[in-house]
Amino acid sequence: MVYKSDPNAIYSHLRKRFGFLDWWPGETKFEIMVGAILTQQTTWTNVEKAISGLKAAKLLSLDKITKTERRSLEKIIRPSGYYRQKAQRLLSICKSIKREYGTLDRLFSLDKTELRDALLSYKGIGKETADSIILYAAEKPIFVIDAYTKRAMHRINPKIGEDISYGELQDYFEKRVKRDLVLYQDMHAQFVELGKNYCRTRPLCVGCPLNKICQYGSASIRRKH
DNA sequence: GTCCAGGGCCTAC
DNA sequence: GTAGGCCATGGA
Repeated sequence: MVYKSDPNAIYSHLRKRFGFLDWWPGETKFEIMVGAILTQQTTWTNVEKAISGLKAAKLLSLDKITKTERRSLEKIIRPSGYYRQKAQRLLSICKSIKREYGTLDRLFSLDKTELRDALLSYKGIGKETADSIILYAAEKPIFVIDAYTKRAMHRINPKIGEDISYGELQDYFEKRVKRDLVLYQDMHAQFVELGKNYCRTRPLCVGCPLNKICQYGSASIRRKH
């Protein structure tokens, strides 16, 4: 059995179903960065509530947020979960950026590798969050891996273990997909859209756009998973 | 009531 | 370098 796990083929199936996803709504780079941190292990609808709160309080800028008390920040971002951790980390990240770079644009003007190292040095930003910020806020092409992408790739090609490391799967994509900002942005978005609707632990693969290429999706098997 | 979400950090081995 | 515990709200 040859598994059709070429990312470009997968993307073509997803794109056909979901259309181009104008993803990661955010009016500013700062808002996108904050969203990337708040959405860790959290649904986007909950993040939206927190972002709305920040907007209402006019705190959605590096300068404003660094002048905010931790307790009042906690209160505003509460709906996004882990709110004590996130408030503390968000504050410390913003203060560090301001101290070390002055503005977000200065930070984002670093080249991709330096920017990634800088982001990873902050407590509260791991690989996925760093790469999301680079891809959607700084707008530099880097492939974002998340739990949905791992799970989907494993199901499409069992040779790709569920325990594959972040870097390994990222290399897998970057070696095979043309290095293009909008393509990278949309491809990650498509995997998330897939993950939210199909390919979860329980819901079904009936109707999944990847049925033709997924090991669980062939017509003879077509079952819940 | 139970499960889980667009992770990451810390600690122990 | 990795498995397990922890962080927490809100929707299905």
